[in-house]
Amino acid sequence: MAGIKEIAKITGLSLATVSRVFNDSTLVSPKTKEKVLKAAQELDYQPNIMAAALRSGKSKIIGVIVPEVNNFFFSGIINGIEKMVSDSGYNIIIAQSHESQEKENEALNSFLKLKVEGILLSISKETSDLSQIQKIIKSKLPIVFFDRVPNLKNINSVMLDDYMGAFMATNHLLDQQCKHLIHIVGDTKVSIFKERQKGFNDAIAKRNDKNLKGESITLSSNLKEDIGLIKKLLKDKPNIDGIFAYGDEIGLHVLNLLKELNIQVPKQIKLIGFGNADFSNLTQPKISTIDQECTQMGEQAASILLKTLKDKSASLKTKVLSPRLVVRDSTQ
Amino acid sequence: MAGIKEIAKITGLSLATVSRVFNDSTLVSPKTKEKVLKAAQELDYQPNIMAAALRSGKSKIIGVIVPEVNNFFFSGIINGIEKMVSDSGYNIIIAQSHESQEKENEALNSFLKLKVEGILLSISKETSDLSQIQKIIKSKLPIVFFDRVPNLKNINSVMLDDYMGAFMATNHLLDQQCKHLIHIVGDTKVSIFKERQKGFNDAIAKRNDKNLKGESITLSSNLKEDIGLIKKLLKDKPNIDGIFAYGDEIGLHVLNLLKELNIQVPKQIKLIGFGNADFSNLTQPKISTIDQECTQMGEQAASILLKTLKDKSASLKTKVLSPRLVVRDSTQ
DNA sequence: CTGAAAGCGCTAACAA
DNA sequence: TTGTTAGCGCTTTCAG
Repeated sequence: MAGIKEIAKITGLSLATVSRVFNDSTLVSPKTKEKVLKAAQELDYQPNIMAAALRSGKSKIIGVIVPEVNNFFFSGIINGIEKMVSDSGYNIIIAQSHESQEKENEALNSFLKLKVEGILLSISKETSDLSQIQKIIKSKLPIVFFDRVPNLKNINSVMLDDYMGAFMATNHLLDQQCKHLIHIVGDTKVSIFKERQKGFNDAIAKRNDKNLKGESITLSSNLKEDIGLIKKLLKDKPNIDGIFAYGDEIGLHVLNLLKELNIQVPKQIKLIGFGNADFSNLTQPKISTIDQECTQMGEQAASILLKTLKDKSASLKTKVLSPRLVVRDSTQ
Repeated sequence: MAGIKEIAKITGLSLATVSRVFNDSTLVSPKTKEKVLKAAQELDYQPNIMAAALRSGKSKIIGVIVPEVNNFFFSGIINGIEKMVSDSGYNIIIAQSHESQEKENEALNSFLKLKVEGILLSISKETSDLSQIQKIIKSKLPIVFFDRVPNLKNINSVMLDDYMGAFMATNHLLDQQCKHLIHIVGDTKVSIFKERQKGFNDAIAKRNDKNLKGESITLSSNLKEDIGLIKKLLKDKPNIDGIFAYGDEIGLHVLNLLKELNIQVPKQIKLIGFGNADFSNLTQPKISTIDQECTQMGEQAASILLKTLKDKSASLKTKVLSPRLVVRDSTQ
């Protein structure tokens, strides 16, 4: 592997000058620059990030942790991050927590060992002990949280307005003349699901209509049991005419259940999900949903991080993105 | 950030001894080891991989490139890789090519700059110029290809037996009494799709039955047009009673199309996909498919790489995994 | 605009 | 079993 040294030798320049060429330093004459670049080309020179990182304290690496990579939402975010970071000279490395606190901490640790310059993190469902995260914050290593944001003051974060999303979804059902709504609630230990719960309740309350009924059903963590619970609920309460599912996947399961029960969607029951997953557009009927603007979220998070990286004293930023109602066949 | 130096100072030991403790060298007395470990704990010491990498020439990083991370198959592979690598001391970094030769090369380049010790690569659909890859092979940097393997001799690779998968899928349709089969063909520039094509043809040929008909339809790259093409085909040839789609996603589109045309699945037409995507189990009817053993593939690829990393002179390995027929509602 | 030289944090001979 | 020391490839003062 050719290094800066060989280039120096060939061109008859010093290490310093050669180094400067690759660091866009303006303190180099065009002629020398050209000479160096040419030599670099010939030798197929690849700068050694490790060495540069060691010396300069800047690894040019950004670490990203998501719960799961095989997820429409998170991979959309990753794409947004990639897009934003691509021309900045930074490399990104991706790790998955698989919704486990332990794996999340492991990933954070290996980021620290790799001396990443900044971290983008969406915390796992399981994460309750924030000590590791607080340590990182204290160490001044720039970190931006997205979507799943820990309950801490003074952090950089990008979130979806989940309250608003649930509010919009519920409102949409009400606009479609639904009178008896069910909200299938996600794990309320996670703040975003709590927000959606509030949005659902408030949307109904705001109508101030005694004829409207809104109920919530909390699931176990076992899918089969959950489907059983929902099935029972639907049988017990035949007046249900609108369902707001906390996610598209559970929405799809509900859709299948409704078909099994010979309940017509949207005629008898209208169904709306959350997330705008890719498959929600492939079902029959296509499922109405709330789009989470994932690419934008990734871009924003990365953008805040890059700004902080440029100017460490940049103020902390919290960005709240607005969701978007996507009306499809299942509600009209 | 505390370093090895501070630990040496506190414990009164030399740098070398402290270093040895973290490298599992047995040349350290238990007492000193304990002392060092304790000090490390107190100082919250994180070894600096960069420095170690620079000195030892071993970055402890493995680079993984997949076409797309938001894909059931590839994320399954990533999980397999993570599993296999987790206790080896290596870190993995993931990059996406988004099916672009250019991005693939960019990723490869940043891997080289990061001095990864090994590469796991599934080449993009677009990749035709193999010079970059050949350069890497020549440089002796260990690389293992998986699933999408370039047409080169003397490489490490893990593949699915795509021929066999297609053969099994087609055979299954024939076993279900289908007489007029259609194969919706993937981009035959990619070798795996060519293999599936062969498997389809051979399965029919082997029956040696004049009453059997097998046709292939090659798609454009535009989904809407493609659906139109398939629609036309179905109308032109009402005797079609079995469809083998090269992937589950296109299979789902076909399923929706068939519903639109009021053709019953599996009664009138039996449909089988390829890939065992998560959603193929969520449709109605559930789609029969071929499982690609993605986790296993990731494990195998990582395992070959780790072996090569341990023993650079290890012989080149090619592993072919057997696919698995998954029979669901759409074919019975 | 260019060069000399120190040193980032760690590992690996070699010596003791 | 431990210590001494050189140096991985690069950046960055400081001095020309």
